[in-house]
Amino acid sequence: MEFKEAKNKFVQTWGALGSQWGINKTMAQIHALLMVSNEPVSMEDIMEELQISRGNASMNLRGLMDWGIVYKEFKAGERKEFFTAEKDLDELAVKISRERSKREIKPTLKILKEVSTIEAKDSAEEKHFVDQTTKLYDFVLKADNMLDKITEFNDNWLGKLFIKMMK
Amino acid sequence: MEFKEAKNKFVQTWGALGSQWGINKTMAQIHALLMVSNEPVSMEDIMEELQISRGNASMNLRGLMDWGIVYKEFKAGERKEFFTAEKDLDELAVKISRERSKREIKPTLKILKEVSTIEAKDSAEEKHFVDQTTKLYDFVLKADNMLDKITEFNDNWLGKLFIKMMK
DNA sequence: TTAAACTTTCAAAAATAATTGAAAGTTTGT
DNA sequence: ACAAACTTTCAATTATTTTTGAAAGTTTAA
Repeated sequence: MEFKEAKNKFVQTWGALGSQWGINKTMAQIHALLMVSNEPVSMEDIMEELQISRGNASMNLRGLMDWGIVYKEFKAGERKEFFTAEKDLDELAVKISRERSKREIKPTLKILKEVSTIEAKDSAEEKHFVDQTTKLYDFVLKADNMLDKITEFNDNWLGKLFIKMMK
Repeated sequence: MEFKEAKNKFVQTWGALGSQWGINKTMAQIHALLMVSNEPVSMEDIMEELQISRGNASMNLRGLMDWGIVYKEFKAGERKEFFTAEKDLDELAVKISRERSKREIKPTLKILKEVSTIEAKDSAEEKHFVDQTTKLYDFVLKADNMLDKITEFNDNWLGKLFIKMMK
């Protein structure tokens, strides 16, 4: 396999994976492209490589920057903007974890708290509901706290998590 | 908040969350409904509660069974089928992890292996590509192995993971 | 201050995904 | 073997999401 083919395959694969995780295909593809580029890429180049419109590129780049995993760069003497991706994978994982926690897990916990604390009356049905949503709340909370812990460290985080938890 | 309202809120929330994770809304809603039901639910009841068509219910139930997190049940004397969800949350997490690994991570690893082992010539661009995709491969592999480990156990898995890894 | 070079926005269009419902399929009891 | 009771399938429809492209906005240099 030659370079161009490999790069394309990687970008396509990463894009397809993105869809399965609720991230739109183009956004994931742009991210993939930037991840494997050794130098900052202009919007023009992104449009060209992925065959997408200017508006599309602009919006998805903004999305990636909101996630904190793509940065704007400026080149001396150049007026246009360039973009780079976070390339450190531990850092990438940390950013994604933090953001998903903030956007999805925290709001879900809030709702779970609400619904699990209703007055449970006497019916088995209602008791089961309260019981199950309470368990769910505890489970999600535990999982989220673990993510928090993980993101406190940067490399070899599992090892360090160990130590932290043994205290 | 009264029971019916709480139940509805939970089902809606779980459904919305599903979309963000690449699972379709109805599938997540059915799952939510079954999770908090203390007894098996018929297709008829699911259709009624979620206001969806028979075809929709049928297809999404099948999807949930493919994930291994919803089961068919038969009631004595009843011709029709009933459904229940896996309610043990550790077990649920294990099932989802295994399935995502099989469906998404393993195929991705295969591609990452392929693209990271191209002949890297001498350009900095190609070298960076190989370097970055190799790191990605290692990272994803490590993450997947961790999931594997986690799924070997059933409850208190984090504690047991500890023990296993200390050996 | 003007205009060139660039980016963002957003309504409309296109693409994709989910849903319906009725016909076809299956199973069970008589 | 029949038919009642149920489930599955899938082409057509509907809903949702993504993409486009041109107008509006912004920044910089002269």
